[in-house]
Amino acid sequence: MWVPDRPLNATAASLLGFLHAGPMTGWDLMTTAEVVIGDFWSLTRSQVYRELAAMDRDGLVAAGETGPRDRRPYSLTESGRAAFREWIEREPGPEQIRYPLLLAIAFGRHLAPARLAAFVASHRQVHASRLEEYQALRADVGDALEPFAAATLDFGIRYEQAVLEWFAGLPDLLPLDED
Amino acid sequence: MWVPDRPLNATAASLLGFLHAGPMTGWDLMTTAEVVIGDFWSLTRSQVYRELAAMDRDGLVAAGETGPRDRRPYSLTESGRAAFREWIEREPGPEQIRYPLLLAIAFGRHLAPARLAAFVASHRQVHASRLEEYQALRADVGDALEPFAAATLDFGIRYEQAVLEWFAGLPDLLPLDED
DNA sequence: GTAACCATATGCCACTGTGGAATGTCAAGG
DNA sequence: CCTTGACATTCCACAGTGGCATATGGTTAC
Repeated sequence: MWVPDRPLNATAASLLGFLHAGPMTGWDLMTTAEVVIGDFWSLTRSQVYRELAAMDRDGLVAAGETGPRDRRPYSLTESGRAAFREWIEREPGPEQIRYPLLLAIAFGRHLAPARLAAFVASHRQVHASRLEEYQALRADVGDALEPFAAATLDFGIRYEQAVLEWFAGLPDLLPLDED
Repeated sequence: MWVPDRPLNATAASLLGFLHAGPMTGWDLMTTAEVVIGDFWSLTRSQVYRELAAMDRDGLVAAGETGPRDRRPYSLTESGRAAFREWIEREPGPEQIRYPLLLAIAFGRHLAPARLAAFVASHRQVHASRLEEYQALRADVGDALEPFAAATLDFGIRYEQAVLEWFAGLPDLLPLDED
């Protein structure tokens, strides 16, 4: 049926995954992806449109008729389904973390303690908000959540909790103000 | 002194940071970076050499004489120091996480429970090893560590612990085998 | 009604990041 | 001497990012 010219990348494969629910435009896919996988899989509009165009060329998706506002719906083809099935069976690779705040800390001896403390405080605020948001989500719609969505949400909660605990312990490790 | 033609990216800035310790080659910088910031800031050889060439053109570093094995040491210039000082003062951006295993879980309804369980088990193993490694590092040389290095190490430990706790709770959330 | 405004929708570009392949050099051990 | 492996750089294609440009349909305010 479908011979993999080249292996599918995870971003493109995710788009195929979402298209199982029916035809969607790049815009729809972007907003869906942000909500569903955005917390652990970054993507950008440019990338989404680019991958859709490439998958269209490769026959994994098929562009429909352009609607209002240049809205162009893509639908999953049989090749697309096959490519997705192939991808989902592959061993998922290791996670990637890039945290600029940790860079600032690693090079912390070049920074005034108060400045570093300000960075830390600002980030702590962000993580506290995210934790609250996640917990509210679980409290509100947690029971209605598909178990897979509940599992990824739980990851987010545990991650944010760990980061906040780390923040709480930081003052014992670092000079963060002019004591 | 130095007017920023364009803002420095974090990877390039990190190389400047390491060069404060004295002239180093691309290879040296790569291995240093892997050890010191590799756990929260990914980089590749290609990128390191490319950034060094670019910073050389921009006068932020100066290439020395080529030694044995084409070893080319770069040293920090005054412009480079200034650019680094500028960079380190900037508010660090949000962290970036990309975790393919979470993608597999999010699309878990397309996977046989046993297959998903195998993915999970394999990743749990990786995280358990990393946690052990970090803890051994802290136990062995923890006291000798610069506080900034201790702080980033502590982040790694808390992160791995959180992930392992999440793994432990997963069977209650997901169908992971044919019960 | 229509003007102003905003959300929707796509595309382009330059730069950054990734991973593999190619190429060559020195050092050590058999 | 010869093989093997660590060292060292370069090139390339592709993936990912973020900003800018450019529309258009729908809503609101006047």
